[in-house]
Amino acid sequence: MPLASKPVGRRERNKQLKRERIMAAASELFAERGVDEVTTQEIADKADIGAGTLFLYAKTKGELLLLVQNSLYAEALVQGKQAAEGITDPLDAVMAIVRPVVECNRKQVDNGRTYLREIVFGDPAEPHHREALGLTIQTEEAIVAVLLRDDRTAPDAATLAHIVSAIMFVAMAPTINSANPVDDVVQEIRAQVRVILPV
Amino acid sequence: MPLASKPVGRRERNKQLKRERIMAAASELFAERGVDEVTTQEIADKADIGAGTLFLYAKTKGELLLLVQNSLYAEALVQGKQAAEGITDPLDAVMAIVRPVVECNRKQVDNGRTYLREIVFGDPAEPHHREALGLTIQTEEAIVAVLLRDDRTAPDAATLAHIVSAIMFVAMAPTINSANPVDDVVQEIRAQVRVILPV
DNA sequence: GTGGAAGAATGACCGCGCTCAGTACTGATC
DNA sequence: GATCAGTACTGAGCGCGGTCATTCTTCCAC
Repeated sequence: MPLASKPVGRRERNKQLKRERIMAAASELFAERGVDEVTTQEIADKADIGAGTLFLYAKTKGELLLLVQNSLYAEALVQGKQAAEGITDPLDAVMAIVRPVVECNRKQVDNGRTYLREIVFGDPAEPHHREALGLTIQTEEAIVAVLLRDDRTAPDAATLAHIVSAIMFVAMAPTINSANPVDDVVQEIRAQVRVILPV
Repeated sequence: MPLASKPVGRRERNKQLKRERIMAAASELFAERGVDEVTTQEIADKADIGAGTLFLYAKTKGELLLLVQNSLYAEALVQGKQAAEGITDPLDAVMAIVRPVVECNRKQVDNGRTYLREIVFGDPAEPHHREALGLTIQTEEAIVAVLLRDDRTAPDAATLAHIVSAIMFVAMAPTINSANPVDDVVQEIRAQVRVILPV
């Protein structure tokens, strides 16, 4: 047996395994049937744990969704940042960041919308929520980076980025827009962003 | 007995009375203790109707809140429109419309935030929801009216007004901002609106 | 090994919003 | 009045997310 550099006992290992099983179970069930059509009991069963145990790992069902969706969002963000690098026009560059986020959010509309709801109305003290907030901040920072290239937008870059966030939210979240395809949503956002960037 | 121009029977009258009792009961209880701390059972009891009857008059608890808050919102909107009339500076005029809405929304923070959540994520087919959407549209129209006075903002007035809506929502709704006093929220909105109005 | 403190897991249970099969009421028709 | 179709009302009950007293597990001290 190699030197045990860390005191990782059975206990810690089991917890980690459970965490993974929960994540996997929730991830699959949510993707298959949507967050509203899945009960926490089903998730617990699929993860092979008791109903109450689930809530030791995520305080609410919403937190569970945040856990799952955060990783998708993180990927989309990386993708968007890369895409924006090669684009000089500010509007196009901003939209290069926006598009993957919208796409990822619309992969399963109900989950995406519930995710947004959870971010805005959930408990910011919860760990997965904090992570989600971190991602939105990073998104705004990516937009700021783009805007800073341009002297005209530079002074208000942070404020503008925050406004873009708001525009995105109100384009994606409402029930009224839930049937809109990705391209329509992106177009709606673009039309608004265009207006707030100086000519 | 004066001529009975309308066939208003006991039935119709009773329904109307119940509607009023429900509205009054929900209104009081929500204002006193906040929507989350009131059960539908309590509202039904206070309105002196069966628990199930309540849902013949409002399909969900959320609809009940919309019913109550809509009338407050409507008042705030009228007030804001009037205030904006006497103000020439576009930014100040827009903010004159915004402020009463924020004030009314913050009268009871939890109710206000839940109201916003319901507007965005609720069922737009429900009658009280439609009314709420109508009010947000009217708010945007009031802002449009202000922007149309200025030739520089006129072409994009509708889009700009929609963006102001989004800014307002993201300033008022998030849990993170729920402790902010009215003035802070208004200031936060102003700072953003300032940036999107041409200089 | 043995004892026992600390922590993790459990599932019966609770309170909630909401439903629906059954009941009561209304008012038109004779 | 009596009959009856249509409508409104009711409250027991359901399914859900979430809790908590209890049980089980780990691991350290000796």
